[in-house]
Amino acid sequence: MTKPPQAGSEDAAAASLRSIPEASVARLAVYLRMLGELAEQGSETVSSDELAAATGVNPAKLRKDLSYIGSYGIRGVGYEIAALVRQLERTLGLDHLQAVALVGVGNLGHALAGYSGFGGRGFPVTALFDVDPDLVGIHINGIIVEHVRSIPEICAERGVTIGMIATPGPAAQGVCDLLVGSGVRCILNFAPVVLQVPPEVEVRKVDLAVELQILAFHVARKHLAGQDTATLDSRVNGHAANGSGGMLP
Amino acid sequence: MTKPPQAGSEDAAAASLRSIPEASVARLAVYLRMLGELAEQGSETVSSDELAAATGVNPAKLRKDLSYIGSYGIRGVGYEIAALVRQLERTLGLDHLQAVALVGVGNLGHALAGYSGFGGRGFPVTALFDVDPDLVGIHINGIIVEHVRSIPEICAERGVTIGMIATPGPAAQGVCDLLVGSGVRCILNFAPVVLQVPPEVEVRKVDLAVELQILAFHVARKHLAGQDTATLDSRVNGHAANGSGGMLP
DNA sequence: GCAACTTTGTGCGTGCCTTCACAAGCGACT
DNA sequence: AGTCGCTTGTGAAGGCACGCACAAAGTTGC
Repeated sequence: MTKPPQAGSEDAAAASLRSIPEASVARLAVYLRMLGELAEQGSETVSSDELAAATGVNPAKLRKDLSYIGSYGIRGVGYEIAALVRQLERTLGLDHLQAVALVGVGNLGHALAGYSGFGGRGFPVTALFDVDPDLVGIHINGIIVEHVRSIPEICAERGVTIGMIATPGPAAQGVCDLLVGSGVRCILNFAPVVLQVPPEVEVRKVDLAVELQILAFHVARKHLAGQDTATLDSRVNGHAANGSGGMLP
Repeated sequence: MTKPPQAGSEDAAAASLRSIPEASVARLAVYLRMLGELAEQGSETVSSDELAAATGVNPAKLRKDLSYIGSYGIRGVGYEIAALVRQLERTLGLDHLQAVALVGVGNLGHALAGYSGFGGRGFPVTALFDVDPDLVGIHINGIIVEHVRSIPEICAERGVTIGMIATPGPAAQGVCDLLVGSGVRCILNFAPVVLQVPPEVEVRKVDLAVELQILAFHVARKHLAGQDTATLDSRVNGHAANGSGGMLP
C-alpha cells in the first residue's frame, strides 16, 4: 500500500524508512518501551487491543503504525513481542548505539547528563560541553566537561550523531552552528529559541515553558466553562501525549 | 468566521477560548515569547512576516493563529506589540498566576524546581513533593520539600492548578491520582508512562527518551539514504518544532 | 482629497492523519 | 478435516491543519 513503485527495496527495514508519518514514529517509540515492559513480565505475544490500551492510542491506529514497518503480527493471535521489539529497534535506528553530545551543563544540562535512561536505551552521552570555566574540567557520570570550542574535534573523534542543546537561549544558535559544522545532523533543542539550520539537519524542540502555557490555557478554558466542563472537554480533547518520554530522576 | 452562531459571546477572550486548534495554542505561546523579546528591544509594532520569520512559521498560519484570539492587527502597519501581548496573556490564562506543584525532586525534578524560567513567566513553583526521607524537609529555591502524602492538603491550601510529575515511572500513576483527587486538572508528565485520568483532566507528556528515539530514526534514515539525503529530506520534512520551550540552565 | 502601497484577515483547495469497518488469515476445538 | 472465533491488515471516508492567494482596510505621500 505504501510501497513506493520505484526502487527494488532490498530490505524490509530500508523500505520502512521511507514515508513513515512523523506522528507514527513518535508512537513507535512508545510502543517499543511498553513492549519492553511486557517482555519483562514474561509475555510472549500482545494483541493490538492490549497494546493500544496500555499506550493510550486507538487500536486501528496502532495496527496502521505497525504496518508501516512490515507485517509482524499473526492473525488470531497478536504480535510476537520479541520479533516486534527487534524490528522496532531496527527501524528506529537503535540497533547501533547513537553517541550523544550535550552542550550546556547548567541546571537542566546537569540533570540530562545524569539521566540513566539515555545510556540504558542506546543513547550514551559521550561528550559534555560548556563555556563556564568553573564547569569545564569537572566530571559528570565519568565524563569530563570540555570547552565548547572543542566541539568540532571531539564530536568527530567520538562519532557523535545527535546533539542536545541545553544552553541559555542566546548561546544556542552559536552552539548549533558548531554542531552542524561538526557533522551532527540531528539536534534536540531545549533552549527557547528557533534554531536556523540547513535543510538536511533535523531539529526537535522541547520547550518546557511552552508546555506549561498550553496547560495554563486549558486551566483558563476549564474555568471559563464552569460546570459545562465535561461537554467542552469532550469536544476539544483528542490527544494528550505529544511524544517524548522517559525521565527517571 | 469562527464566530459560533450560538451564545451571545459576552467577551472577546471568552469567545476565543472555544475552539482554538491545539496546534495553534502551542504556537501562540511561542509568539508570546518572541513578542516579549521584541518589546524589550524597543519595538512597538511587528508585521506578520517579521514575527513569522522570527518564530519559524508560515506568515499566513501566524495570521490565522492570531485571528483566533481576535483582530488586533492594523492593516498596513502590523500588530501593536503591547496590545497583542496583553491579549495573548489573557488567552493563555497568564493574566493570573498559576500555582505549580512539582512531584519528584530527583535528578530532573531538582533541575525543574530550580528553573527560573517558570516563576518569571507566571508559573511559580509553589509546592515540592517527594517520598524519599532524605529529600523531604530540604529547601530548594526557598521551598520546602513535603512528603507526597501531604499533596491533598497542601495543593488545596496553596491553590495549585498545575501539577508536574517527575517521578520514576512506577510511582507516576499513584502521584497522578493524588493530584487529581486534590483538584488539579492539568498535568505535565515527565515520567515514561501513560497516565490514566478522568476525561476532565488534561495531561501533556514530555518524554525525553522518545525524543531521542525519534532523532535516532532520522539518523538511520539519513544514513540509509546516502547522498540522496537532500531529496528525501525535502519530502519528509515539514515541521521541526513540536512546541515546548524555555530552559535556561 | 486622491492614489498607490502595505499589511491584515480569510475563503478555499490540498494533503496528511485519524478512524471506522470489513475482509482475509490463522489457530483452536470438535 | 471442517468450522468457528479471534485478530490482523487495509480500503475508504472524514476531519483537521496547512498554505496560497486575494479582497478589505488602513497608511503614506503628493
